[in-house]
Amino acid sequence: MPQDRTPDQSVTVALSRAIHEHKLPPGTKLGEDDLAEIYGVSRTIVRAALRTLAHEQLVQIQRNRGAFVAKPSPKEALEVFEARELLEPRTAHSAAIKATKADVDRLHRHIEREHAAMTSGDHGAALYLSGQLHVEIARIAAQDTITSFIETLIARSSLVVALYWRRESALCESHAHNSLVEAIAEGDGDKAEGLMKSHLVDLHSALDLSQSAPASRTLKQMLSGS
Amino acid sequence: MPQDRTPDQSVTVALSRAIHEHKLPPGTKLGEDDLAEIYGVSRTIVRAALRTLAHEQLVQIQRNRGAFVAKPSPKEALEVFEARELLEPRTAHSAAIKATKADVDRLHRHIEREHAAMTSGDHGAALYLSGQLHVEIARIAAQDTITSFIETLIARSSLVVALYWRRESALCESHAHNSLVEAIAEGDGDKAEGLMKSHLVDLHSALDLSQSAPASRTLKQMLSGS
DNA sequence: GAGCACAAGATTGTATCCAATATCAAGCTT
DNA sequence: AAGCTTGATATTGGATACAATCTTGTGCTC
Repeated sequence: MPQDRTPDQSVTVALSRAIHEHKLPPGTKLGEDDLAEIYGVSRTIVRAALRTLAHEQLVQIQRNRGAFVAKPSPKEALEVFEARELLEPRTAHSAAIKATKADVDRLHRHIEREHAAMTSGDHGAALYLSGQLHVEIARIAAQDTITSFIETLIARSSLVVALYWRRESALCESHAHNSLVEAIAEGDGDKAEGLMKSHLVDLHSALDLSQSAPASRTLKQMLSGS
Repeated sequence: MPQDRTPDQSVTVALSRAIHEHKLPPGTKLGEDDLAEIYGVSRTIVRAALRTLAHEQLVQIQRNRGAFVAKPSPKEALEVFEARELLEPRTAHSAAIKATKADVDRLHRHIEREHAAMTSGDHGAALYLSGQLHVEIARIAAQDTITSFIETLIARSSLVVALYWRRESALCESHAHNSLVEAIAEGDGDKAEGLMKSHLVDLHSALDLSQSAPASRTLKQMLSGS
């Protein structure tokens, strides 16, 4: 477990990351004893982590039955993207106005890491980084309240994509991310806002929300394999 | 404790309400043993409730030191209202389009209860109901994801008001709420949106975010007195 | 073979215990 | 009187034990 995080935070981060990378598909049962063994902690810690993830809506806890990776309905999927379309364009606008050279450099490096993961075949990491770029942009806007909402929405988006994504290509096209970062680098708020809006509408259009969803595998395999 | 809620949910709701009604001012220490005794549950339940409230940002947990009613900084206060100004107008617009007669009746009755509380001198209840009207409007819009964000923002707003409110009058003027509900009753989305925007700008303007904040009293007094 | 009932085992919910950390009070020094 | 140190006490963090609930497997009946 990494530095100065409490035990439950470490488990939370690990599980969140695994969900984000589609190592734990929607519907996966998250048994307390299993996780306690896998992470080498007591059930107390696991329960705290699961509760946190439930509050973030990545996990659904059913009383007396256990915790499962959340499985957003088509309605929920739609809502998540609607909420993103309401929050992210203005946030990108604000980020463009506020970005420093260091911020832009960081975004460029982030995109490089995303591409590297994609070309090396690490789809899980690419997926995670793809979503995190949106979070990084929100952080530049320096509005923590809205950023925390965006973080939640990005995380839930990874579940939505796992269930409803209809395209063969990667989640976010590199072209879209590049253009966005360019607009931010130019300090062009309106352009960044417009590009973010188009990007989200594009993502939204790649979802097939006219269906439902599949089953699961054992916990240990999913948390170790890559 | 009321019906079919788990023990920790009951404690969560009770504390949330108390915070909302300013019975527990920002900065109040929420000791686990104290709360366990007051609510007649074990520390396990209290800890779960406090964690939930921490996730909702009504409570701040400091490791090894305890839980305290959150005390938003001026920056956080500003952020909360900015986020509301981004989310609530469009939500009011949507609510106006979607509202049924039953919805409108419910809003009218809500306003009546708010007035009744105010005239009977039950300021805490009036305060709570004032904020909840915004939540009710969001519920009519039937977008659960955004509604949950608004719920969080309304709850945090009560903390902000406790710390930074500059006006002598009630939180939300009855005139503003009446107009809003009328626009919703008329199904006029643009009007509802405009009124909500003005209302929020008005609320925002009544905050003095150029200062900081006071101290506290014992837990039992605050949770029983009215 | 299908369906039902029951018991055993697994898992979750909660309480209690123990360890770790912080706070407070008392005593001492300057 | 103010400041520092030390020890006692209070409180929080985490583990473990026990109770409650659910799931699964076995045996019986039709």
